[in-house]
Amino acid sequence: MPKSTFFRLPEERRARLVHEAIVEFADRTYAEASLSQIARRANIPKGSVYQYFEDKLDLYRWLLTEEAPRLKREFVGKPSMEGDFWTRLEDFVERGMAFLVEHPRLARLSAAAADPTANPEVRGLHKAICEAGLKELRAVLEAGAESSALHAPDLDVATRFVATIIGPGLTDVVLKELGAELHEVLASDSLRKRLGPKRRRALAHQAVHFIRKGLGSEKPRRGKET
Amino acid sequence: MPKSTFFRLPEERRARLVHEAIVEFADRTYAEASLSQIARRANIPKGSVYQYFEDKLDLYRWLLTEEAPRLKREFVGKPSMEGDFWTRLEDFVERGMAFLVEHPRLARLSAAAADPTANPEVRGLHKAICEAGLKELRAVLEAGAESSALHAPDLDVATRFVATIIGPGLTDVVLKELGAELHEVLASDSLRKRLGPKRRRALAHQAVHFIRKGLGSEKPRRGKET
Amino acid sequence: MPKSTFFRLPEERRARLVHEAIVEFADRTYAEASLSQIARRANIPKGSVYQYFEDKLDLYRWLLTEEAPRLKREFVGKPSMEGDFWTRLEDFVERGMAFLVEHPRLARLSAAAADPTANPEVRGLHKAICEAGLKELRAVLEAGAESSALHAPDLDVATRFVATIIGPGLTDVVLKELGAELHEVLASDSLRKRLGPKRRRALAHQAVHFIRKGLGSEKPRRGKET
Amino acid sequence: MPKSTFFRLPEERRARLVHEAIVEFADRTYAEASLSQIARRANIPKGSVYQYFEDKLDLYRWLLTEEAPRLKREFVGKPSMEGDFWTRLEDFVERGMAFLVEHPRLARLSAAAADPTANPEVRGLHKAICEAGLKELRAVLEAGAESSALHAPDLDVATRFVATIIGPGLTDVVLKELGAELHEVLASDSLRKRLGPKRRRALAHQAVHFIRKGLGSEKPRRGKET
DNA sequence: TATGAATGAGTTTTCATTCAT
DNA sequence: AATGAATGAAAACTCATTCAT
Repeated sequence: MPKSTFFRLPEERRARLVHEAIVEFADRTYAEASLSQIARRANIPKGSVYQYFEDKLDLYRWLLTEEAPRLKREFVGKPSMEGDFWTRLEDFVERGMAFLVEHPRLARLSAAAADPTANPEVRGLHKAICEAGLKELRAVLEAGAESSALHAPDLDVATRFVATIIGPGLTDVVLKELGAELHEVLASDSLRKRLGPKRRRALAHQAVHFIRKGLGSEKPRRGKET
Repeated sequence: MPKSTFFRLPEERRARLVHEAIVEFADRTYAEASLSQIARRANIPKGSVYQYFEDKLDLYRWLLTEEAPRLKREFVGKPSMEGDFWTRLEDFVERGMAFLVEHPRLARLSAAAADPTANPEVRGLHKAICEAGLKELRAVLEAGAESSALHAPDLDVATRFVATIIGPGLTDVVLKELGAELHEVLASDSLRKRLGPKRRRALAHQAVHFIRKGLGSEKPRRGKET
Repeated sequence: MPKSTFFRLPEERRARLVHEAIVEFADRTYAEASLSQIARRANIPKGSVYQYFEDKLDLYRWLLTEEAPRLKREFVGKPSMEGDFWTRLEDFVERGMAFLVEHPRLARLSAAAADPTANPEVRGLHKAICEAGLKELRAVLEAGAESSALHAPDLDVATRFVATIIGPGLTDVVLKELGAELHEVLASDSLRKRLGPKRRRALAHQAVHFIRKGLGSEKPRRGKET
Repeated sequence: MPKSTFFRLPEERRARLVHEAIVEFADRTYAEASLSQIARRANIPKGSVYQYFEDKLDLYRWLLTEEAPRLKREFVGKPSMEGDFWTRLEDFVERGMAFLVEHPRLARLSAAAADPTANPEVRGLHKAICEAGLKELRAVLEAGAESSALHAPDLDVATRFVATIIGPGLTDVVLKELGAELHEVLASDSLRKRLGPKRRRALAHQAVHFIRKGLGSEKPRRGKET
């Protein structure tokens, strides 16, 4: 976690540092990212950065566990309480997509926990974040199961399936829609309006529909499926 | 692609190099992996490696596009032609899981195309591999759609959903089953019998069932769902 | 030398600083020791330390020339005036060993003047301390020579021999007795009772016996020596 | 230990590196010494130095355990076998002094094993060297004891006393004779003729006389000793 | 006077790649 | 073609000291 000095920093300076850190760690893997670069671009002496953070990992950890989640929460807001389980899930998914579209860098940072790495400390960090996310999602799905909207023999397995769908799965779909590669999108921090809310809603619907119904063709309903 | 010299190499020497390269690139991200390490461990002069491959990327590219797929094909074999679409998909998925369990390193290498990276060349490579994989999967699903076993309004979207399920999704599930982290599994090159064929089949079934049916509770089936 | 502010410091704060400084400079060489560490561990702002001392060297100098000698004097007490020259020397040596055993850190600090270093200022300081010590010892030996207990053609040379015997020589012997390395002993500030007074006396006797035979005036040979 | 590449180095380049390394490590403590400096002054890229040695410690270790002893042996030659135990010891001591006077830097390097340090690896190295030296000296004294030239109740203790006398003790004496500080002497690599062989012999005699009287077997006491 | 943040020079080390033999 | 040494750029990090409040 940052040292206290970090929080007492003049707003402008702190913002500069945070911004460049987000850019660096969103654009690059932890292993590829460089504290030196961050400092250089933020125009802050390397020595000073070490006044604010224990080390490279400390900064990264703070971004991943504090700053990125905070900014995401700010954007995404409270989950809707209206409608049935599936409606709420759809709303939830749609917000995630909006976040990705409007703040690609932050979204990428929020997803960095899935990055593979040989560094054991970073791996530990990533693992913790992933597990927290899965736990949260599991709770959501549990609610769905209790309201018997959702039926899964093994909720842990189901949670992982759903997580990949609304995580990397949807991201992929969105990028395809944008006709862009992730990195082109990252280059511009600003919003990307190329994927309007209407289309977003349609995609969210498709995802949730998939989760809800799968791909089995039910038209010619006959015979017995499990 | 490897230079011609590579193919003229004494078998034993070549195998040594390939083996160590696989180990290194499976254990670490491209950025983290080190040609020096590979050469050192394979006991082959670094300079020689540059006789066989253009550079680090060239070796990596060959592994990802040629060697790993070849070894995977060897293990996985031809897709079954028996049974209906879903049975065949299940069989396909189950083979993938077997591969993961028996050859974790190769499986990880085969999945490395999903790794994010700031390196544009590596990104290009990864992208190409992903797209090829998606195209292949899409063809499979198309067949399913034609046989009207499968119904998807947007096949591209569906393909991506299915891909993440049977890719990172199932990998995650398997690791959870093994109670292991990916890296512990990588450490041992050898087979991991901890996940027997029976359980594997059950999981494959669950995955395909999910794809086929989703999670919607059909118990109180009445009326039409959205 | 410390600035006046240092002496006006609240006792508790001053003690904390001094303690941590002693620990740091006893455990590590001047070059290895870190003012930052001292301040951090004493929980005193680095900036403040510079209010009390000119710089790192100033603190070190004060410890070596003032504080450590003071604490040593406190423990060692006045040299005995009883008995003949050799008895008194033995007593003196034995006290030194007791100091080493009971206060290893202070003893190490007191001996730091013998540390080599490339830093000219530190070297000057060390040299001055060494010379003062030699001068003092020389005076003691002179007394012995006058009482013709001791006989040395060149007293300067003799002084240096004696100094190394009762300095690094005895320290080495004691550590061997303790079966310990210096650094293990330093780790524990507290007394180390593993070398009881009886054994200590025996060792002191051995050392002085060695010196006595080497320098002892054998002219009035009578009585029995070991 | 150095990598094989080091030994295959062009003589001139290797000599340059070794020379600067000796200078650096003789002038400065391990902690104070800098590989960067050595490389810079030897005009060899830092990266290249790492082709020859594992790391800073590796170079240091080689100097202390291989190169310095080798050069010392070369200068000091075989110990004389003529005369009685004390004569031979005197000869041995005198050679040591000659080495100090003619090759101050190498002598200082050879003595660096006595340097204190907080670095555990360096401490281990130093300890090993010291112990080897003590063992060797002990063997010498044992021979003396067997020929009953020397009498010591505890040979380990005696060894340590003798070691400090002919080590730091004599060095100190010599430096005083030269009227110089160690570092002034180090500055000039070349011989220092200010302490002629005659005076050297006198000092060696004094040292051995001191030791002889301290440890000399007085059993067959007759006449006056030298 | 106390504080605590700023800073810049310096350190060790790693690596991909080139090049001469 | 094989080798293995050379190299330079870059990284993470530490520390004594200064300075503004």
